[in-house]
Amino acid sequence: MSDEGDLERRELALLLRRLNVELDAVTARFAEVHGLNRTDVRALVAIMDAARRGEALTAGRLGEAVDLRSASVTALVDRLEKVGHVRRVRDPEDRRRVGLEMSESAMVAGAEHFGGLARDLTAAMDGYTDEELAVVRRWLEDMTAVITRHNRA
Amino acid sequence: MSDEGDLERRELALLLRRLNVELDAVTARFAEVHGLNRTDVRALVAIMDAARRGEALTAGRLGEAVDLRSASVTALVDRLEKVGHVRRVRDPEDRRRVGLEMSESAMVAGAEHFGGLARDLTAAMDGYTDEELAVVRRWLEDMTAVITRHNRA
DNA sequence: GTCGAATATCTCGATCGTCGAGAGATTACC
DNA sequence: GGTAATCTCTCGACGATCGAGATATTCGAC
Repeated sequence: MSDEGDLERRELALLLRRLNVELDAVTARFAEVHGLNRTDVRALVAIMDAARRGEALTAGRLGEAVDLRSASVTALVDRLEKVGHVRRVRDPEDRRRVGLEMSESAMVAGAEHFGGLARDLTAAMDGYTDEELAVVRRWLEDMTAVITRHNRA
Repeated sequence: MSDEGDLERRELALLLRRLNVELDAVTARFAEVHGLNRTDVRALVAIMDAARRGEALTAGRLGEAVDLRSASVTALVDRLEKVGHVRRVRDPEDRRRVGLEMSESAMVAGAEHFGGLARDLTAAMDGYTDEELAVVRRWLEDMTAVITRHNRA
């Protein structure tokens, strides 16, 4: 491998890091606009993702998703419920469980912000051939695998 | 554009998001291993980046880098200094300013964790031709531009 | 069916990170 | 020299998170 090639590889790693910073800013911006903190946004995203999969997240599952203890989840859901973003729904099958349902307004706000970004991203990929996108996909999967392994080890 | 192509583009956006999550976990892991919180790690990274550029960050500049008010920066530097990761060095040119210098041990720990990841990432790019990496670079720059614009607007 | 263990959530008190307001020290400008 | 601007720090308050334990519900063994 050439020295130039190695330099290019390092630059790609730096580009990836810069992209990561900008992606974090997406969350931060949504939080600021809607008067939420970072955890609240992560929770809403987790609930929205689950809803898209057809599941209704319980308080406990949400805690696992955002890595919080039960006491913090209670406070978290209290905050989100107070501003009307989620509803607590006791599960009739198992009345210990509390299901979480996003309000219509929160769904709309989330779809507007994150869905809008997703639309812009896919649109920006129009200038790429299928072959090029296949290369990008392979690269993304490879990098993700390396990072995941790094986190586990 | 074909429907399959559009689906592929959406999947790439999801892959990017997944990669973002794993990259965040890198920071979280370093924090956990070294008994720091997220902000502390971001601060150390900012100081290390500045050092690599040959600058010594002041308390104020660090606050801008990690988006904290002066009161929080004081507390932040107190924490880092207490565990021996940074030193306060009064600037002899302008004695209002406080320069921040990373300790040798902190530099080593950071290089080990983040440098090790960077090494693995670049190594994983060995299986790519220069042309393929050029495509990846273009894609990363395009996506970053879209996200940055999204954050500004 | 009943009783104890397991599960799911909540309450309470404590801790820590962040902030606004303002003080203290130093430098820049006129 | 005196005043405004700059940089950092102190103080008191607030909010997010946690551990420990309380409460309610379900499951399993008998």
